[in-house]
Amino acid sequence: MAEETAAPARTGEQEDLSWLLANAFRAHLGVLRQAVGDLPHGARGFSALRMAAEPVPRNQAELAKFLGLDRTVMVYLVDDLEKAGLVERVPDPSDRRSKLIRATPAGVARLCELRRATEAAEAELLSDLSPAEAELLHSLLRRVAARGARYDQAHDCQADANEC
Amino acid sequence: MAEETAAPARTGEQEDLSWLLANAFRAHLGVLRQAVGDLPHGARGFSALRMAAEPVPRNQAELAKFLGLDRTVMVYLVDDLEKAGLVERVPDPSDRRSKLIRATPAGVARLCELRRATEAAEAELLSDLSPAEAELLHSLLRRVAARGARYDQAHDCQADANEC
DNA sequence: GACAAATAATCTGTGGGACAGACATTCTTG
DNA sequence: CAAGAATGTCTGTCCCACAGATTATTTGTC
Repeated sequence: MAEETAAPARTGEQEDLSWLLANAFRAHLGVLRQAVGDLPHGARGFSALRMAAEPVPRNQAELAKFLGLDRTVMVYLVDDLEKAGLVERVPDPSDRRSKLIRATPAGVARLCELRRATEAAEAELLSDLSPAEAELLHSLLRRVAARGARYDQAHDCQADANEC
Repeated sequence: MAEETAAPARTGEQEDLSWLLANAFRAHLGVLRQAVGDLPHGARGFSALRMAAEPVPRNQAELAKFLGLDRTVMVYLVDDLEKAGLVERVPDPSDRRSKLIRATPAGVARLCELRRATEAAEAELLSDLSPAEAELLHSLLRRVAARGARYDQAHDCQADANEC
């Protein structure tokens, strides 16, 4: 396989922003997926579970918008999480159409474990950065994501994150 | 649709690294996809085309590894790019198994246009950042991606970027 | 209050892409 | 030279995302 380190043949500085974002994302997804283990929908299920454990519960539409998913996808996502006993659909008292997604006690407990595992994994991924640098990365990404969000709501381009 | 700006209801600071990476990536992918227009495989085709236009051509296996794709996916990716007349499969003189992927003159021309569009789109996405901050983001991401790459080659976890 | 339009959740069907596995060809290593 | 590995390709399968229609409920308008 030749040594990657010795003769990488200079990829010609192709490590531009698109490649870096994709690979940083992929790397994070990799460690995250390993950390969550057999959770119903992997990293995505983890995100949903976290939302469900927040003090103010949301309905599926809000969850879908936040996670960047199609509404129809939320159905079986919540289905499987519910089947696993981690979340439950609670009828919204103020709107009988919508169902609030709320974590069950078992879900909260599971989330607690998962947080430990994922935070450890994330810390390891960021171990080359100082805490200050990690915080800096955080804030820079936030500003990029914030600008990106504006595009989404303008012409709701549904980037499905499927293309590299 | 209610005003997003007025009452976002405080998402509870869920904007952690996983969400930020996913959304920054998605945002970038969104503008990129719009910029590349009808290129055969969208942003992915763009990345492949760029690799093909480098001075030293690579074979499909190397491209696949760099882009984080399965080998079998490269087949129809290059197929479609070749059908569009943008790249060509050149037999490797030093290894008759492998075929080097090289951009045709038409591919180079097309890439030149695409670069203008994508760089403009990317600049707009980063317009809230100063040039120095953009460079900083670049280098921080590089260090994260570099660490992530080490995991990949350790236990080649094939994060497919499909989960949010 | 009655009606139309909009919204939340769901179900169905369809298409496409990712992945495993097998195969032919060629290189490498013993 | 023989055995194993690597490259590119093909086949088949499976899962997932998306469009469209449906039901129930809310909101807006007159």
